[in-house]
Amino acid sequence: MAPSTFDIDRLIGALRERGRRSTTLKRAVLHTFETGDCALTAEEIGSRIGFGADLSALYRCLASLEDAGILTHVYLGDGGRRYDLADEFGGHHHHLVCETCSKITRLDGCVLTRDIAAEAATLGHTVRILP
Amino acid sequence: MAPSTFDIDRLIGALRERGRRSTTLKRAVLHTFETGDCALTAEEIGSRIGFGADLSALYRCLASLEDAGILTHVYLGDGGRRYDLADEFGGHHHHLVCETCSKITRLDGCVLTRDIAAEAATLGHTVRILP
DNA sequence: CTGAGTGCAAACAGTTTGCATTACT
DNA sequence: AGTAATGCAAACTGTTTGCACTCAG
Repeated sequence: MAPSTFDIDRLIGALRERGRRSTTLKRAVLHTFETGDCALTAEEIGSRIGFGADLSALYRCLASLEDAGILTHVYLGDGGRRYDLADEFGGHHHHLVCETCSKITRLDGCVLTRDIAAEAATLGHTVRILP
Repeated sequence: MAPSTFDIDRLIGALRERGRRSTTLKRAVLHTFETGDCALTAEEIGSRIGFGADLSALYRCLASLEDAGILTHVYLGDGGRRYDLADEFGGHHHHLVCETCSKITRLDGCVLTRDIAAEAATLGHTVRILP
């Protein structure tokens, strides 16, 4: 499970604080991460939700949650966008993808030797996440 | 420029050794990396090539070069697949993507604290590259 | 000469957009 | 009540596939 224990109320609180509405779809999406699973595609989230959530609505919902800083997304080499709880809520982590079976394993903590953000700054650029 | 100096003949040699044919399109694609630029999309490669290379042929060409171990690809957070010379030919490196201007900067050498391959092995998985 | 490679057209998958409707606050 | 969010249909983008033709070995 995630380092910071999953707390749906905290997520919904954050949602409201950030001027978003708490809807059935959003709550369902957030519940999807309750298991501690990470890096889910829109399609995976949709099918876990169960009730036939429309994908376009789901994408907009995910975008809204991302925009509010509750979710982030990563690309893990299969070209598909995958969603995760933002560090603040799910803990900072990276992903290991098996080359043969594609299984995604969560690597808690940081995995970088260099302070990339600092390195970027000297170049006049900014970085937020490097998953 | 890349750590291992760009050498088109070496690339073409490797191509032949690996049972692939040296065609106009393949040579043009390889020349694209001569400048030391990295992480190019198919579209970028196509437009640098100049003569109106058909994208589907280009994708097949890139796949063949990848298959032969001459190129690899990475996904850098915009969802698009980007091609690079394989480590053997272009040197091991990672990429820094500016959050605001999207500029890609090459980070030579490795950037990982942990021996992810070993870590993966203990889990029964394999990793080849983590760009 | 033979098959790998190419070009073209059409299919596909994932994501986005426009618009009318619903439902949080 | 007013507006963010949803559902549906249609558009778009990047990538893949089928098939006939070409060219490297």
